[in-house]
Amino acid sequence: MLKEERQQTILNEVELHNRILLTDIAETLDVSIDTVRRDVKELDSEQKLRKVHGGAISLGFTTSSTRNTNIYALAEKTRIAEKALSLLKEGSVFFVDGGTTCLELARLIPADLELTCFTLSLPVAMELSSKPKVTVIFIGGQISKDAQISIGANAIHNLSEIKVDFSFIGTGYVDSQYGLTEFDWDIVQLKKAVIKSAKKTVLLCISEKLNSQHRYKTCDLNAINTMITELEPENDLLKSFRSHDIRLL
Amino acid sequence: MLKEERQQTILNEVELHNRILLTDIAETLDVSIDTVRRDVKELDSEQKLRKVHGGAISLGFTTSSTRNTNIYALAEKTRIAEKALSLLKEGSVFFVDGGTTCLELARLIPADLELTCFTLSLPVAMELSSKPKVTVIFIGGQISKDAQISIGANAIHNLSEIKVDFSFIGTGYVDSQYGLTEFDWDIVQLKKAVIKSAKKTVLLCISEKLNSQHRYKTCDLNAINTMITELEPENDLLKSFRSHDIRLL
DNA sequence: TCTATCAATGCAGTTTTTTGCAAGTTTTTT
DNA sequence: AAAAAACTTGCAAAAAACTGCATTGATAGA
Repeated sequence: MLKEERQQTILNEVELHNRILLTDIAETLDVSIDTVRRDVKELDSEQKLRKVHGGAISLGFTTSSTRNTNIYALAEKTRIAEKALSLLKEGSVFFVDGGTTCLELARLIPADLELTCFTLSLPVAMELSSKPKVTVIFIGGQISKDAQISIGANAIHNLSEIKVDFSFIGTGYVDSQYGLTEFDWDIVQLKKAVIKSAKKTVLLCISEKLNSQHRYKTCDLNAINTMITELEPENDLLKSFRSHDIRLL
Repeated sequence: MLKEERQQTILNEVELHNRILLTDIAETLDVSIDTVRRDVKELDSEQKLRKVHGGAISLGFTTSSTRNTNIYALAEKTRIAEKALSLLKEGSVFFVDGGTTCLELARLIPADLELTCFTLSLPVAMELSSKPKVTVIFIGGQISKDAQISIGANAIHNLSEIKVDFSFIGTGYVDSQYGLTEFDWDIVQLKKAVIKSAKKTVLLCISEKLNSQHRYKTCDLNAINTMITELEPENDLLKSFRSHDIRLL
């Protein structure tokens, strides 16, 4: 049997069953395990599959990046995400909200940091599932079509059963007087549950949203421990927030 | 024997068997191995076949180029998904498993059908969230990095609290005797829970997986109500499945 | 007819590739 | 913490590939 043929068979098996054992392949092809090991190593370096301890797994749809290029105010959001990253330490257990700013945070999480992350957001979960050292736990529930996040009573109930070190949340509107507000009643209920399930809450928010408000209230400003904007903490736009007991980043 | 003639014979053999050994050809043509080697080298440079260590393989045999970008055996999986669609009716409440075949089913769901769909799979949930009339409920849990699905005790517990009309599931391996088997213990636990939470179970499975088995057993074949392959139900490959109480599609 | 030319072929010696094995280490499981 | 499985590295035998060279045989031109 030709080497090429053998590798083709291995690829086929991986594609077919998503996952294979080296020992199984060695047996069915009737070659030594070393040969299979070498073949799989080679195919791995050619990016045709992924070698894991004891076998190999298909690349499958894991590589498809859902990168949406036209995010509004991406530069600002990236700046915010970078600042937020500095709060993460090895072993942190935290929650990440939906929204493009939080998604940006998820993207920027370094590959070598061991973390445990809870989320309600499908895109965030997808993004994080590509980071080998991050444990991702998805809070289930009915999926909201616009935001691609879990909503509803089920999601809120699931949130009530966890307690994380801190959570990164976004908001529709924020005002130093009226606190965090939203357009949507369901979302407010959800955010309340998120805040309740975290020891500390970090608000990620571009400066454009400052001093705006809407119909339904999520919480007062003192429910927030840290607020991160793309501005320097000394910036005048943040003046009205400095009177509260909030750490500005 | 002329050189032209010989090379034509070599090409023939390659096309016929997809691959050849240099030593075999040398023997059947009764020329030295060096001659064959030179011929094959020449044919390779003319792009008529691909020379590899020890022999040559047909150009059509190397599917590696399309493999990374496309889903393996997409045509077959699409065919299966189409058949599965015929089971869906307005108002159906059902479950969709992970895997590329089930993802294909999610893709093909028409926009005008009102449905309620439970799933564990992030890609399936993403796909379905773009269909306005489909209510999507995601079963939360820890996210498996390979498969991008919820796994673990939490997911299984969440599954135990629902009951759907039918569920579409995939499997790693299926055999008419041994039933459905998997590579992975965790996945087996999950699939058992899925089957338990559905009134009827529909297996989506490309024919290549028929008559294969692995270590851990998900269920017997009679736990499956309907089995869908890309083949016609009358096909001989399905003969051994006809003796069971299964509807073949 | 004879001979120089040249592609085609086979052979011998050397190099490269492939493969399996063994010893020692790391990782995973119990 | 012990045991089992998997991995790494180095090595050696075998197969295949490459190189240079000699032989063959066909062919064109003297």
